[in-house]
This record gives sequence, structure tokens and C-alpha cells, in this order.
Amino acid sequence: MNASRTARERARAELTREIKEEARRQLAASGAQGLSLRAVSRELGMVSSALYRYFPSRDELLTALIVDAYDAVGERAEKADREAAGDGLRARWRAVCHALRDWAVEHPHEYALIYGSPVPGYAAPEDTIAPATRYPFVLIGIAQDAATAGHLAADAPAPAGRLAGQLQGISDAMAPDVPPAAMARLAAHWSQLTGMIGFELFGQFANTLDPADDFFAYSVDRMADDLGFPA
Amino acid sequence: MNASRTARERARAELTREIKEEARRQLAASGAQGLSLRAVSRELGMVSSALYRYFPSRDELLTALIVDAYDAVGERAEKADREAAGDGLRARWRAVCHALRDWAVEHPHEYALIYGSPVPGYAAPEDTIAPATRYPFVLIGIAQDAATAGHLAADAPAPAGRLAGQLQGISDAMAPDVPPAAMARLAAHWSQLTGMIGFELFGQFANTLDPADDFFAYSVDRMADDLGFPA
DNA sequence: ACAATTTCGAGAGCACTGCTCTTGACTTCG
DNA sequence: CGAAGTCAAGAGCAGTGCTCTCGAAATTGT
Repeated sequence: MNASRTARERARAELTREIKEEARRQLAASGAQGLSLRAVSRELGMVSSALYRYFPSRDELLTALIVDAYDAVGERAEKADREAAGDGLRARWRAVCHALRDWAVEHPHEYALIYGSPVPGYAAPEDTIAPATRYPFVLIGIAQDAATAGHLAADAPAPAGRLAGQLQGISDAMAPDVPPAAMARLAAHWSQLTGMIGFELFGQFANTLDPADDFFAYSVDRMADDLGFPA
Repeated sequence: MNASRTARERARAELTREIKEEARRQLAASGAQGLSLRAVSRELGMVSSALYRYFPSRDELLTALIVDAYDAVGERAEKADREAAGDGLRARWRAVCHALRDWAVEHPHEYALIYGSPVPGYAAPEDTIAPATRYPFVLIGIAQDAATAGHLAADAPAPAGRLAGQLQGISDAMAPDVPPAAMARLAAHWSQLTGMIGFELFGQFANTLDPADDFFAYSVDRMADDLGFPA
């Protein structure tokens, strides 16, 4: 009935946490492919079959790590946005964009887990899609604030047809004052962020834009220009 | 000395091709993770160890598939660009961008192989970086033609410092008339393309911008606007 | 307080993986 | 013809995810 349940339950929560911790360590060391249940259990001093009491399959363990990663990046972005709240739209935009990249550079394998190619044969279950929206929602929130402040640019051709409906659907759910054209811009920028970070992390910029710090910062500012955020 | 060498050499070339074909089939069916040398050899009616006469390791086979994929997407883009050559800059831009997406949708696993997260523990060897530049080079070529025709927009803040040098380096090597600001735009667009395609392929657009045809087409046109290509 | 139930770790085992090494047969070339 | 080079096959190693069973322990119901 109380917070500290039975000894068994506390032990179970503790071990579940330790398993995820060790799994994350292995993830960082050798990637999703190298995540081995046997190695995790070995490191924890237990036998491999015992792990299945905590995660019914390797995929379930992966799912747990994915959800944690989405939450981590979401929380980081929300914190960055909060801390830049008083400094204007452009500062918030910068902070949230750089929060994503910083987290990605710090945790490349976890980033790859959520924004890279999916582990083949693994289908992301429903539980992952709610945490996945947390980061983009911060971006959209800035645009929403910009819209109510009259600082959101709207000089692009209005999307038509099905696209207009899709964009309106997003607005209705998350940012009622952001018009479809701006929402399309936002989605494009969001794509571009992951594209740039992916290129940087996965080595596509080798010999050209690597190190990519300056390119990223420059591009983030151009996005802010594009959205009409005041300098 | 002549084109048809010894029977042995012809047999070897033939088998090498067949191995890659079967490997690509398995890749399409179950992804890079599911690519099993044993399964390939089984399908080809040979024993697994025999495969090592042709590819010294699984990674070498992957590398061969990666190079082939880069070449395939590069060739597709060059063809699209050629066929749209008479229709103006915007038509060429559209054609080349859609060529990438079409190829990606047709070969999602091969696309993931080259633009997704790298297979952990696998380091892309030098041989892959030349074919990798083939596609972006087509994009840059359009910008170069636009620049000489005086149709390349240049109304963004000029990049400074290290970034300016990096961009200039790309221009020097591939497109002497494209100024740094435009080259930065181009790199951003190139990032955005892979970002959008990645989102579409890897399911990040589920429930929002999926199907993504219209969003992609709309965004590609906004990029052309941004580059100043005449309608 | 004692019995019934649930939870847990351990171990054996299955079918699979990439990869190495050795063996014997075949082809090519001097 | 015979030496040199090439090839497929087979056995074997160390590793994987996962299942099943078994006995011990903790929890729960009476």
C-alpha cells in the first residue's frame, strides 16, 4: 500500500534499472547490434535466462531503452527551452536545436537508436510514439508562441490538398495558431536537424563539413531567419 | 589478355555477382542485421566456408553492397538530371530530389545501409567515400549551372571563419562559381532531403505526415524557391 | 502459524551465427 | 607431365537469442 512495497518488488525495480544501465553501457560501447543479453547478464553476475524474467525479449529491452532515450532528449529540450524563455524566440530556437545536437553527440548510439535506421526485424511498438513527440512538440511550442506574438513568417505558398489537411491536423493537436505554411516549414526544419546530425554522426561530412559545429550553428540561425524570428 | 579470360576467372566473376544478388535479396527481406553469410551460401547451394573465397568477411560483403548502392543512387540521379536538362533549373532540381526519394522507397534497406545509422562495429573503408559523393555532386552541379546563369540566390548572411573555409573547399573542388552562402544552403537542403526520407522510411511521420508524398514535393519546391530557381 | 501460490535464479539444451583451419580434388601454366 | 595455384567441402570454435524444467525462496490467504 505504501511507497516502498515488498522487498521483492523493490529488488525487482532495482534490478530492472541495473539491467538497463548495463545495456546502455554496452550500447554506447558497441551499438545496438552489439547489445547482447548474455553479455549484459554476465556483467551483472547472473545467468542469461534469468534476464528473461525482467524483459521478455531482446526487443523489449531495446524498446525500454528507446523510450528512455526519447524521454531524455525531450527533457533536455524542455529544460533548454525553459532556461532561454526570457531571451526571445531566436534564443529559444537556438537553445532547443543545440540541445538536440549536444545530446546526440554525447550519446551517439542512443541517438542512432531513435533517429537512425530501425533495427531490422524490430517494429517500434505503440509505447514509443508518445515519447517520440516530446522533442518536436517543444519546437512547435516555440512556433506557437511566435504566432501569438505576431512574429511567425507566412510568406510561402499555402500547402494544398491532402498536405494542408495533414498540417492542419498537427496544428489542431498542438499549436492552433500556426498556419499550415509555417507548420510545413517547421517540419522541414525538424527534418533538416536530424539530417544534419545524422550526417555528422554517421560520417557523411567527413572531409567536407567536419567538424560540423559551425555549419550546424549557421544553419540553425538560417532556420530562425526563415521562421521570421527577430534577431 | 582479352576480355573473356580463363574459364576460372569468368566463373569467379559470375559467382561474385550471384552472391551480391542473393545478399541484396536477403537485405531487402530482412535488413542488414539479417544478412547471413550462411543463408546466402545455402541459397546458392554451396557451403558457407566457400563464400570466404569471394568475400573475406561479412563486412567486405557489406562494403560491396554499400558501394553498389551509392552507385545506383548516383546513376539514377545523373539520369534524372540528364533527362530534365532542357526543362530548366527547377525541373532538374525536382527530378534529382525525387530520384533520391523514389530510389529510397524502392530500396529502403539499401537506403538505410548508406544513409542510416552505420552497422556498429563496421567502419566504412575508403572505397565508399568516392561513390558517396556522386549523388550530392549532381545537386551541386545544378547549383553551379544556376550560378553561371545568374539564377542562384545569394541573400543570406555570408558564413564566416572556419565554416567559410570548409564551404570554399567544396566549391573549389566541385563548383567554382557557387559562393559560400549558397553552398551552405545546398548542404542544408541535402541534409533535409535525407532527413525527410529517413523520417518517412523509418516511421517517424506515422500519424502525422504519412503518406509523405505531398510534403516531400512541397518541401522540394520550397528548396528551389530558396535557391532562387525561376518557376 | 501453516499451507498454497507466485516469483525467481540456475542449468541444460536448441538452432543459429561468423569465422578458421585442414583436406582432397580440380584447373592452369611452365 | 608435374608444380603451383585455386576451389568447395567439412569439422570445429565461440558466441548468440530463446525455451523449458527444477528447486528454492518470498509472498499471500486462511
